[in-house]
Amino acid sequence: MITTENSLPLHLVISERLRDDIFSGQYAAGEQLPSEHQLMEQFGVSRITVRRAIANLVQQGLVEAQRGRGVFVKAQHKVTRSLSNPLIFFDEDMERQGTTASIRSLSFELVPPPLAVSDRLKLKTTDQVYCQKKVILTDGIPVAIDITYIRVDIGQTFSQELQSSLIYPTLDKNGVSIERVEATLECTHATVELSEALEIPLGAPLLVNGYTAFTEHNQPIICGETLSRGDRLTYSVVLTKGNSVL
Amino acid sequence: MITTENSLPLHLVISERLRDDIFSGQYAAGEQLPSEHQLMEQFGVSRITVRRAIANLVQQGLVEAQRGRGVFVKAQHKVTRSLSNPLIFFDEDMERQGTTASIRSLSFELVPPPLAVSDRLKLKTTDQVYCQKKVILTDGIPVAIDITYIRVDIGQTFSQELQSSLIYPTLDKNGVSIERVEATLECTHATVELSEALEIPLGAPLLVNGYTAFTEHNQPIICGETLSRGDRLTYSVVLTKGNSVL
DNA sequence: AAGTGGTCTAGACCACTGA
DNA sequence: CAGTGGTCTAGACCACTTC
Repeated sequence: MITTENSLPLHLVISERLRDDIFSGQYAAGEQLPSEHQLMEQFGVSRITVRRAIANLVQQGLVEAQRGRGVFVKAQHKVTRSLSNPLIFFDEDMERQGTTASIRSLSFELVPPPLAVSDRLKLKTTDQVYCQKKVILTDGIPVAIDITYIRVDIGQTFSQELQSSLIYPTLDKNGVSIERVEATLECTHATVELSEALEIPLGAPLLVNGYTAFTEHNQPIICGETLSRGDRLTYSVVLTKGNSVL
Repeated sequence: MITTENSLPLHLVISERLRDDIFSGQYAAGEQLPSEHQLMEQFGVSRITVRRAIANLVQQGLVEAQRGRGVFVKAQHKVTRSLSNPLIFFDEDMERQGTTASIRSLSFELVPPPLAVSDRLKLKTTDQVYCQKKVILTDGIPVAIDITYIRVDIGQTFSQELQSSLIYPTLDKNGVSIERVEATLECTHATVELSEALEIPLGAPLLVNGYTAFTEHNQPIICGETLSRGDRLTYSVVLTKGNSVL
């Protein structure tokens, strides 16, 4: 029978103890935790409390529950994506890390731009833009969802190619030079929709990379954002003294 | 009495409905949601189910529960921090956004370097490093925790100044030039410890900015990481064609 | 069929807030 | 004091996996 320590709630005492066990290697990655019933006996608490403790671990991304099978310790391996060099092929970027990457295009259509987009691409309210939605997978697992808006003149010319491959490399190959990219990086929680698409729990951390790309004449031509699974992706950047802008 | 739709669990149906109400402006930021008791009646479900629905909203960062008071819709306003220009004073960066920033130093001590640190700073195993831990606050609210490791030779010279202010500006003022910074950006979940320190729920998204700074001779002198509240901070970067390195 | 986790119920007690 | 959310219990039924 376990008792509450330092006025910490029981479920937290239990989840912290299990957490320590995971980090100490007691339960290795991929291994199964004791079942709810076993934990109830081991700690002398009700099922709800055990479940709450496990929920705490799930929320911290440490374990994963599988119905009918059990609770398993998650393996943690991330893939790194370079922000400094958006022109590199995503495939190549991944291959170097021993991973295979692929893209599944969800949609590619002409739409009236949302306010934030017409702002960023300096469009008139009557203009339309191409909107491409795609899923990015590594080793068959979805890691990110990307929504890109492309100016009509560009999208028209290359629409065929844009649908099957990444945008930066496609433009580069066709002689459209991106001179500058303004990017933001932030964090959000997975909504119900995103948690289903990316196969992660509700509210799980997502990395959001927003971007606007400009050509030589400071003309914005594409913008959009990539929502990546926080447990699978790391961005890297190299900053040199020369380019301390703004 | 509500019934489960499309085989979606009840708690999700309820939290999604409340979510829609929040986005439609039915419940504005800062406003109070109906109490658990009211929601039980309104949807004709048990308290546990209502609580689960609210937990879903908390997990998505949409609402905040306050014991003895009620559940309130969270206001969403983020502060932007420039990555491209780490030399700018954090204070100035914030002031421009109408926010006041401050730092609370937690510790500043000489320690044997963790493996990752001696690697990054190219230290011998016998070397020691200064380790500075600090909390960064905006408007009195903690938004980030930073742990920085500084080579002994640098730390010794400026130890007084380093304790009270940010590192990049201090070094810059004293003629130590940072030529290059290698940074990574990723996401994690708040642990129990961090969730208490940053006043956020367990498992909430955190932005992790890891960095290693180099002087002119490609000599790494400081490294560390900043863990920021995902709901409060956005990083921005401007990438120009010249500096596509690696 | 046995064992697993997922959902949901009714009810109890506690700690905190605010009038 | 009444009303709020936080913790915990015992127990029921379901859906899924594995044998």
